[in-house]
Amino acid sequence: MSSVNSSPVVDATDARILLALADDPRATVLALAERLRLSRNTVQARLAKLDENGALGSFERRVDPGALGYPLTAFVTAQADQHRLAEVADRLKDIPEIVEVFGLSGQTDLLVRVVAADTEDLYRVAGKILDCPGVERTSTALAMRELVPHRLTELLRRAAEKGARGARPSHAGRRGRD
Amino acid sequence: MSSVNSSPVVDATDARILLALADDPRATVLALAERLRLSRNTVQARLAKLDENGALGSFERRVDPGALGYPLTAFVTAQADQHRLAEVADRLKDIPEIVEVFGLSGQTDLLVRVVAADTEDLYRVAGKILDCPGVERTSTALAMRELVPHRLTELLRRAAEKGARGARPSHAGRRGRD
DNA sequence: ATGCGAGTGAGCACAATGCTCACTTGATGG
DNA sequence: CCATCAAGTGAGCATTGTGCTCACTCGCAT
Repeated sequence: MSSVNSSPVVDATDARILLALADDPRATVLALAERLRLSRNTVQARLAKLDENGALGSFERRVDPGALGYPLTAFVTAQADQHRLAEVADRLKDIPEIVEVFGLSGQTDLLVRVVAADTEDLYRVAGKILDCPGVERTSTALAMRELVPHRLTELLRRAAEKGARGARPSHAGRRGRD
Repeated sequence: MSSVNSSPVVDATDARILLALADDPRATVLALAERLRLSRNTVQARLAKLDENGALGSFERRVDPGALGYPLTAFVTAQADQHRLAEVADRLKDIPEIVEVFGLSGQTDLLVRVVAADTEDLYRVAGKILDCPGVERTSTALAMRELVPHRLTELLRRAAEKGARGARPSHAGRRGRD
């Protein structure tokens, strides 16, 4: 089954829906259907399945930390006792300004994404990280500029075009009467 | 004007709305109002202002790259000719797998967040980054584990509690008749 | 005291939702 | 070859939600 691709959970049609939604987050299902030349029913079903599958993350992702009063973003890389990574992660969870933490391969064990109200705040948070038992060394880098703002659009576009071979089946629908 | 706090764009009430929305992204304005004991009118106005202000980011933020067929995340740090940073950023924009790029303070000039279908894919993308004129050195670290998944909840909670001093004004509304 | 900004319940026309239906279509497979 | 199946489609319908405007009431600053 399947041919070249694994099962991406999100097929070309889903991608088109997501793309349209990215363009206008507040669009109604009806509007999307119209825009994509799909039936309202289809869009509704797709969307339902989409967030059942967890393809749609939480809503907080859309909140801008800057608007919340934390205009600064920094990345703190940390080396830690690898036997205690879970323990460290647990402690980091308790620091609200920590927005995301990854366990990395390579020299650096942890990448910690931090937001802060100002540089003093940042300094304080950096200190807290270093204070976590198991953390051996940290290095803080301030995000000066968001050179490429977070985007999945390019990927979505690619996924959308994968099945859109110019062909538009356009079958079905018209039953007997007209 | 203002007193202790700067203007956070998002006040306690806004934060509560956002929080409720984070808990249930598909909640209707009506449901939110009921849940927060606010009038539908208020919630609607707040939300409208919220995304006018740009406090709400794009929708694509909510799409999971994994579901799109890119289960791997990696962070590529790069050193580059600082005079050509803009140029480099421009080239990076053309690589779809690049999801986010920050200009950093410190030894490392660039932090590039990459998603990939598999390790080979990742290798290819890393190569592309290194090939950008102006990029001098790169170092790739695979994100092995998301120790703390992206969250703003803690910050939102803090913002929400800032003004929620147990007091519930509950004023207004009841005009003459009842 | 007065005006302003923000919140509130009410009301209303219109649109969207959630759902089911009968139907078609393209693949799958007996 | 015909049956079945998953997915799509337009239609219809009752229920909800939306977008909007009102008149009004607070708290606050002028």
